Amino acid sequence: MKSGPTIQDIAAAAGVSKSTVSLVLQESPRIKAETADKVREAARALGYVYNRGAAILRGRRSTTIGMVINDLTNPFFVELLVAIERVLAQAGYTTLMAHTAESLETQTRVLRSMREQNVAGLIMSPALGTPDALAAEIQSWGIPLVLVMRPMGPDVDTIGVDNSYGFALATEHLIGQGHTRIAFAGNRKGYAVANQRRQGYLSAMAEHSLPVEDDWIIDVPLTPEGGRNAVRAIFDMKPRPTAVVCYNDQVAIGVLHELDRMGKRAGKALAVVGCDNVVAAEHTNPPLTTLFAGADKLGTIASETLLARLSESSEDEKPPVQYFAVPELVVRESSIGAGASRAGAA
DNA sequence: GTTCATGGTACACCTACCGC
DNA sequence: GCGGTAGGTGTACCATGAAC
Repeated sequence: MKSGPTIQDIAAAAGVSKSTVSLVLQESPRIKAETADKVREAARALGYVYNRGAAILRGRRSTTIGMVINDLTNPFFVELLVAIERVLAQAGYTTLMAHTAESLETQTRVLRSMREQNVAGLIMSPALGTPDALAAEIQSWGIPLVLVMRPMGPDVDTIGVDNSYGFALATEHLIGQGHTRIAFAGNRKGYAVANQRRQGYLSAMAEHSLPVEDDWIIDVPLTPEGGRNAVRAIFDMKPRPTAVVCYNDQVAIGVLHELDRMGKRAGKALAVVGCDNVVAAEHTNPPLTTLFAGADKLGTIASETLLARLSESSEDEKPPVQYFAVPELVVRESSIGAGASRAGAA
């Protein structure tokens, strides 16, 4: 297979050495404009395309960053990725993205592939059930790692959200609307983020001396289908909760769809609060009350943290960054309406 | 098992020129 | 003649697969 033109070809066509071509391509001020123009014209005429692999070969330094994300069907992560890609691109890095769909097996495979690709660093939102030991293993590869959204202990750079505070805030809002029977639709067991979100909900209920029935904590998939399941479960309860705090906007949007299908309206039949403030949240019917932590800001901070790690030497290594954004509640129609007194029907 | 080829970079080095 | 600077050149080097 014939490969494309190289800097050797350009050098021959322009009548200079390949070193000069390389300097021109790097826009070095050492080459005078007339020579540089001649080289650029030769490159254009030959249809030259920069060979990044060869550059990495000599430089021993990759300019590719791996991004391993657990759920790309969640718009929050798409917003996060856009921000990460933007910051890394500005710093001269390209990104290699992989989606694990919450599968540990897929995650293992893509991490091996990223390592084979010689990525310079990794930004990762681990799949559910990822053991904390994985972070140490990745770090032992000599690759800087920044976790987003899902912490794995204090020894790893982590950019996330104060989930406990956020879910307490969401629950407080519903209590302020007069609700006393409030359900939680999310992941019941196991993982740090799920525990924090559930704990925030429970702490706010406890703060107001409100009891929590065991079946009010509804274990559903973190998807719109999960939200639909949660509504069916809630309307089977007697007496039923009058409000629900959802693990994320995906679940909350499923709740709104199912209420709509049943001919009921969120805010009136059931107050609904989500989390993430995805773009769609303000366009649902009714618009969704949700927690906002700023995917764009979190992505920017994660990228900047990784870039800082890539530029520091082993002597001046800084302690792990642990940044947890304090979310705000964006109140929309889905959580305000007739309130608890009417919605608390059997 | 050894040698070679790959494509771009890094760096030591060279030449020409200028001012003093 | 010397030192400084601009504008370049030559070549070792990188990892790895193919060829010998």
